[in-house]
Amino acid sequence: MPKDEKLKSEIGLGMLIGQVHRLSTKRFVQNSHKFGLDISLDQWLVLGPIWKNEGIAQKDIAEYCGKDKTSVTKIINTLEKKNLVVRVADQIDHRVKRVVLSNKGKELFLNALPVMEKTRDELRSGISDKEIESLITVLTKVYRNLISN
Amino acid sequence: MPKDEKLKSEIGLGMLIGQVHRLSTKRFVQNSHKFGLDISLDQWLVLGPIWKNEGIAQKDIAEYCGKDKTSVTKIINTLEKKNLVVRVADQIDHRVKRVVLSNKGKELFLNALPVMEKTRDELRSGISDKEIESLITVLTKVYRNLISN
DNA sequence: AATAATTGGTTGCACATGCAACTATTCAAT
DNA sequence: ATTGAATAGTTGCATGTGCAACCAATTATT
Repeated sequence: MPKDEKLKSEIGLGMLIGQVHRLSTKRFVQNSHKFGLDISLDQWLVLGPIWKNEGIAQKDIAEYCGKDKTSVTKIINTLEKKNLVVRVADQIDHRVKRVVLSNKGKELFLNALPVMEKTRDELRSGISDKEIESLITVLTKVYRNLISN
Repeated sequence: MPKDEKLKSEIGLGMLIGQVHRLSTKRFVQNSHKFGLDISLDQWLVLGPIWKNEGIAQKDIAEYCGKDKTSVTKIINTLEKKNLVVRVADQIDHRVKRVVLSNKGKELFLNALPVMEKTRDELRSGISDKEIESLITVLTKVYRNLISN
């Protein structure tokens, strides 16, 4: 295969994944503004496990949403600055910090559910469930290739 | 505890795409280090169109690799700092800056091809061409949904 | 009990992204 | 020819990410 074509296909794949990722996070933020909210996709992703598990430790949040612990530290910093969550030191193990939603945080999380819904629908518009299914299947295989060493 | 445990439960499509994107850019950088190189995936993506089209304008680079013009500006700043490219003002249209590879840039680009190759193979390991094809097809549909406001 | 290794979290540096506001240049319409 | 709109690129601010180095607390080793 000519070097030129190979090049093109590689750029195409890298671009496609990058584009879809960037554009969907962007779309989420835009939609949140349409709903009068101010939250990013990543902030939402971190809020999720805290909602599901009040007082979850930061390392478990990282584990849960597949982010680096440093990223989680910094996202929680901004969430705390926005008064959406509070850090509470664990009384037994003084290393761990447990994160709890404030009332404002709970409210925002609930209000953001329709944003997620809308964004999801926009992404999948005109695409059959079967196609989405296969997309997830293959992407999951790629994901497994990447996390296994 | 294994990372792919959570996958079974329910990992959103958006989250999956984000993970794959982050992990693959990370993998590319790691591989470039294994080859004794120091280049990021995004830098490589910007280098691509310059390689193919010497003296390409920045706006065309942005167009070509689907990045924001501000991102391109900043990536070219770092490429220039690394002495991989040079900006040349267009003599006719003084707004346009044309970007040219230095010899070092050309060399790096060629040396990075095997890095791309290796990363690609790792991503696709154990996945059939047909699956990759369908992945690209559906991902492209999602992409179209996102760019058509 | 003293020392070493591990773990949870933070910080600093470098890089990438979006948005809005800005400069400078070119083009269009009158 | 002058004015006004469009275009190419840059800058500043806020956000997110990875890596390495770091601190403090907890476990393991001896």
